[in-house]
Amino acid sequence: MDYNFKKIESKWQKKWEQKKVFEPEIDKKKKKFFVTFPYPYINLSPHIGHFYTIMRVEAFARYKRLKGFNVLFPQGWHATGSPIVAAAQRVKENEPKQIELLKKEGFSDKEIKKFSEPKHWIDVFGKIWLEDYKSMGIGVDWRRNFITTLLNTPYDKFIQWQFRKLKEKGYIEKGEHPVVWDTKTNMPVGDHDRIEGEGEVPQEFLLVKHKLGDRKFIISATLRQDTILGITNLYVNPNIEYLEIKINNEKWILGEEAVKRLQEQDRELKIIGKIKGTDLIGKKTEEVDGHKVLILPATFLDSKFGTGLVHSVPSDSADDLIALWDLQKDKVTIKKYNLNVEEIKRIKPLPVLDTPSYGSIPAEVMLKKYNVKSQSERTKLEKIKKELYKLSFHTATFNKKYKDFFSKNLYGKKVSEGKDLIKKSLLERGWIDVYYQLTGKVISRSLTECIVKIVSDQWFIKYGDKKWKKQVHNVLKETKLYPENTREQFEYVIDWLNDWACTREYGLGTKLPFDEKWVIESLSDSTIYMAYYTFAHLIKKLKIKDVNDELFDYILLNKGKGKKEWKKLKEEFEYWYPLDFRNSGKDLVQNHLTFFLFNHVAIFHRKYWPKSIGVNGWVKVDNQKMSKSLGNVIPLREMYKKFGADVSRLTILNGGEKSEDPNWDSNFADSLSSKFENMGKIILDNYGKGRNDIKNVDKWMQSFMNKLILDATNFMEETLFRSAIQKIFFDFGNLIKRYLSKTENNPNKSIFEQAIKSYLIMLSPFCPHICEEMWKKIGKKEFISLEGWPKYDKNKINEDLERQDELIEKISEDINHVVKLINEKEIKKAIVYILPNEKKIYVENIDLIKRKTNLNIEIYAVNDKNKYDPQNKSKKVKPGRPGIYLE
RNA sequence: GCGAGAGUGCUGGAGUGGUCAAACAGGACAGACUCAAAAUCUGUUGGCUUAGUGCCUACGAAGGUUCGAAUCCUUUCUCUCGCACCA
Repeated sequence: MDYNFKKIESKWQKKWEQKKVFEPEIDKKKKKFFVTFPYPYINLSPHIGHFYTIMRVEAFARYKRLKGFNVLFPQGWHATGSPIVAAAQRVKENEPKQIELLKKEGFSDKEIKKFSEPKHWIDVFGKIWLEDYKSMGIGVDWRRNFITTLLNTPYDKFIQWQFRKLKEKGYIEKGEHPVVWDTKTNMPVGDHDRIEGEGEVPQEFLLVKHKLGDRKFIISATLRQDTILGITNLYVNPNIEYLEIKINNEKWILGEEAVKRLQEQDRELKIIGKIKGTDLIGKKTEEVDGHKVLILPATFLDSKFGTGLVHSVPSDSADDLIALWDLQKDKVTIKKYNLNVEEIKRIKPLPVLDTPSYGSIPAEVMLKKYNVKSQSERTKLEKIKKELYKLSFHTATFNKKYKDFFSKNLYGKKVSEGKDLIKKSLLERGWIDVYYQLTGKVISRSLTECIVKIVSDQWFIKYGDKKWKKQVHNVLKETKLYPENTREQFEYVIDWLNDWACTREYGLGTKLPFDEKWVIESLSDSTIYMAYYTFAHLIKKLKIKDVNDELFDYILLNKGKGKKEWKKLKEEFEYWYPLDFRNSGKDLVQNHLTFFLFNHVAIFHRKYWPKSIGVNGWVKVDNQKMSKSLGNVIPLREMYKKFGADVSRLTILNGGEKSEDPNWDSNFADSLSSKFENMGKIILDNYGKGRNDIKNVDKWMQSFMNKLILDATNFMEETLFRSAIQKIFFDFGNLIKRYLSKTENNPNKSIFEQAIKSYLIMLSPFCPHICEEMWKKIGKKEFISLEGWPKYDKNKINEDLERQDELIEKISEDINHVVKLINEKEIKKAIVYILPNEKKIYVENIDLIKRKTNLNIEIYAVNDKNKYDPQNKSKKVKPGRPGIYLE
């Protein structure tokens, strides 16, 4: 047959639309299945990367429909946030890069001007997405399509309702948090907006006070409050001038850089003086537990890092220990600063932690292990620092000193369990304070060095809430994941997530209902909207004044009596929800997909919590990573133009599965249409022909076919679409060909028909258009898309028949092989010797062997008395491996 | 640095203790058909060897467990995603 894909494809797409194949209605007799692909952000056209993820949803939807489910697959568009507004602004300013981008999308100069208006982006790209979906045969219920933001009033109200609910339940609160901040543009600086310093984050440090006098403290910074009881001395740099500041009715002495950072972090303070490092040396401070320690000189201290001075814990810090040793030997320095030699020599590490197999002074063991001789061996010391930090945190336990000192007895407890408590306890006593420091230098796009800023009137969703986390962990246990091995990452993210700043001052979206200067941020307004799909087409018809909290309470929470015209909406929600399958790329695990779980738990009754989540990898194009800079991002439109829908669909799903990165293989795509044509020809040439009796070969076919359907079904259930395609398109295709060949194009009529029908139906989720076409050509009137997935009959699977088939194949191959090896043209006859119990199998299939080898075949059992065996080959015969003699 | 996933032949990938030189697909090569090409069919595709079943070398690298490892353990290298206020 002639495969004119465009004609066939658009024909069937129109028919599906006319007959509303993808517009399901409530049908209580049928089980429902609700699938979604996260609504895409519509600031550009869909490309091959989106396509893969969409296709996983689409193929699953079609499979479930064939399995008899009432399937809902809706699709909306996302416009919340800043990219569209920012891009529109750039168009307004005639920014060349932005203009170029739109040109590449194929817009004329005149059209491009219109893109200075954000709404235009949404209109244009929304339409493009819709058309592209349709051209690829994606079976979406378009009645339920919508966009986000206040451009869509009912949706806007829905999001407001959601946030009021979250607030009522105490999941939203105002607070402060540190951000990386550009002082020039007065904006937070995300990773993408940096010229230097990608990945650097604000890190919380504890400022430890060391009492010098009445309300006067020297301040050191640390990450290791767990060793605070092991301080033996302080170090200051004699060459640095420190500042004395007034803060909270206290006087602090610390480095200039640290003071600057405190000011940036909105701390109220006043600089009241300067103190040279040398002036501090030799003085004593009182520590939290009352013991007094000496201030010693150290020239290695960097004024930029921390507070420019440190406390020393030689038991658990190799740096501190070796510095102490060095100083104890350094008579020159001791003398220079008028220090008491004996007093310094008396300083010994104070054990605080018990570290398994490192003892109570692990720093000493480490120095020996790495053979460190001096402070200048920085690489080794850095390595030790990291190793020891990890070791202490995970394995070390607190010693006796920690028995009564903090609010709970920590003696014997692990550091990882006690660290937070120590922080809390010390904060309460006012002995420490908190501030932030960047983990590295960050330069923004505006070429400014960034600082840490504390944003103070920000609204948060409290994903850090422990109880909430626990609930989400529990839901996750009940949630099916495709593939299962993504579970670890989810578990990790649930624990890792902290309170999420959910509002912005800039961008499109919904206003925060209880603080209207804020707009709800885009990842926060997209967490439960799947529920909105269930009634999206109906809510459009309600009067705007009716769209209020009462309505949403009624539909979604089953509260109140509701109005008569609201009933239908509630029914839709209650029928379709919960969501059965949501699929996205692996990059969304750490935010969207996890937020999605959190918010469902917070708002809905447990019967409406998500059933399953699919996660997939990132598309590669001909084994290259896909990226703008490589120029290998294939827009959906181009793909459609070049390959059509069915070829594209099959190729992309054949590219990969599970969480691996799928590969778009152009060669494969190129070779497909001829494969379609070939298979089409085989089907049409043979369908409806054949005989009625059932031979062994027919049973063989049934056995294989049933096994294949069984395997394919299992793969489909697990969304292992590549494996399914291999089974259905390749293995089943080959099986059909083999069956014809074995029966010399005279198969059993009904078995062959059953095979063809099963083949087409199972293939239809992947390439539905050509399957519809073939379906019609073999005389079917209904849509293949609405057929029933083939059933398998386990009783028909017969291992013996399969084993026999293997034996026959094997012997034919062996004969051919031997013929080739001896390279004799004259051979006419092959004589085969087998074990008596296998003789029947070979004799029954003698014609097949003849055909495969083009030779005369004679078969003898090894115990046949009158067998012809001039070379005594029958002696070598083993089960499953006959002897062969050629003439 | 931290978390997760992954590394198999010319390529994509199957395979998770023995039946593995490794399914299936693609590519390449050879043959059949054809005026010719495409398609289709047949064969070959780690090396050596051979009237088939044999030997060697292989599953990122190095060690280990085991009678036996692509498969289990340890270490190490490489790639992908994420590490937040950004869609």
